[in-house]
Amino acid sequence: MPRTGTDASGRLQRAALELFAEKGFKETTVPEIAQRAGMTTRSFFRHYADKREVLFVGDDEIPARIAGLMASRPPGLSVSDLILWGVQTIGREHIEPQRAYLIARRAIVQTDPGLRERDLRKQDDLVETITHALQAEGLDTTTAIMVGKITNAVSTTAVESWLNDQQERPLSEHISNAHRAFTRAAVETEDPFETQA
Amino acid sequence: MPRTGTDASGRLQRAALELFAEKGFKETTVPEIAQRAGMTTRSFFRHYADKREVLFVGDDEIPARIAGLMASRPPGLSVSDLILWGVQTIGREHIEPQRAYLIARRAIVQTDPGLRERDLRKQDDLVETITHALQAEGLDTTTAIMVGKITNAVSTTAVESWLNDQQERPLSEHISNAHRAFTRAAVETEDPFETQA
DNA sequence: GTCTATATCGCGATAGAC
DNA sequence: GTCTATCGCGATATAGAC
Repeated sequence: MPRTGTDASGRLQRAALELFAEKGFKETTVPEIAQRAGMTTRSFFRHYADKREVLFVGDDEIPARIAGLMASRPPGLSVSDLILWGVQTIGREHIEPQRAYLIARRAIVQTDPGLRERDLRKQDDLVETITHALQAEGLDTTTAIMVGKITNAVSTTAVESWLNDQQERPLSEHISNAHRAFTRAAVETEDPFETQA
Repeated sequence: MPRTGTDASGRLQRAALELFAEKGFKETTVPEIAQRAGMTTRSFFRHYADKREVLFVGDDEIPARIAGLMASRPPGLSVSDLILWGVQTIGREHIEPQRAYLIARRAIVQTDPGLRERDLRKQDDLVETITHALQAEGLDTTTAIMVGKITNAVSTTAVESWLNDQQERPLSEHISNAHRAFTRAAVETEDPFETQA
């Protein structure tokens, strides 16, 4: 074991988070992060593929969870209800407990275009995971892709409004709202602008 | 005037596209691209912010077009019909004429995670443009965001299946299919898996 | 256009852990 | 004694400063 103690990845992550918050993502160098975590630059890259990756840990559990979700879903759900149930489940288990961290991370991500790109790719990786899970259950390709993307749309819209919510209403409420917005977008037949001033 | 001829950006873009196809994105260096286009490395970065950006030109017209779209839309459209009409219009004007280029680009983008990230950010920039346009017309935030994301989902799903279509059916057909998949995901009440073996 | 910071990665040597 | 994590050195390319 390293003489600097254990949990090298965790120490790197905390050091990075601190430094990014203190002096900004771009202004923080990898050697600085490594030094604060008590190791060398080279070791940083053994734990994280690049400087951005250190901000996106823990998201790896979700893909694994999604496969299992399909197996444990309530029987008889429609596609729309499956989306709602899936997002609520992941939200409860993996997102709701992380509010503080997600707020801190989002503040940093928003300051750097490269971080936004990485964030979007992580989301899209999830979309692909969902799509493949649905295809494995026999859904046709186009439907599976569309449901994957819609699930992500509902999820990200809900999380965004949840993180912004001053009143700190539960995530589940924001998910219901986002899901309702999706449903309405599909079924509402009125011109949404006609009653405008 | 550059002694190497005009259209420096275009020559860089073509040189890059060739080299990426010949030897791969990662294996191609910026100096190589610049040299093939008959200029210096420094000049490359004057035209493109980074090496990836050279693959995403021409997409800049679409955001500008979107603002105008809202003004010229047929009256009385529901949200769902507005999405369909918008994607069909952009598809006809900006996507359909580019099939060959988009196929070539996609082949390269798929080989590199960094390019995929850039691609996703460009898509998300469009989502934000759409969202802002809808908000400017008076739509509430959550609906505007959701419609922006759904529009992107319909568009990307359609383009993807269009680029893969061996029979080369028109893009409009794929857009209709994707839009129908979206609608069904919202309204279908049956368990989509219950008839499976 | 030249010069430079620094992200990123390959390689060989090393040092505790088991 | 392996085995894995770390170290330390060096090389290259992107990207930006002057």
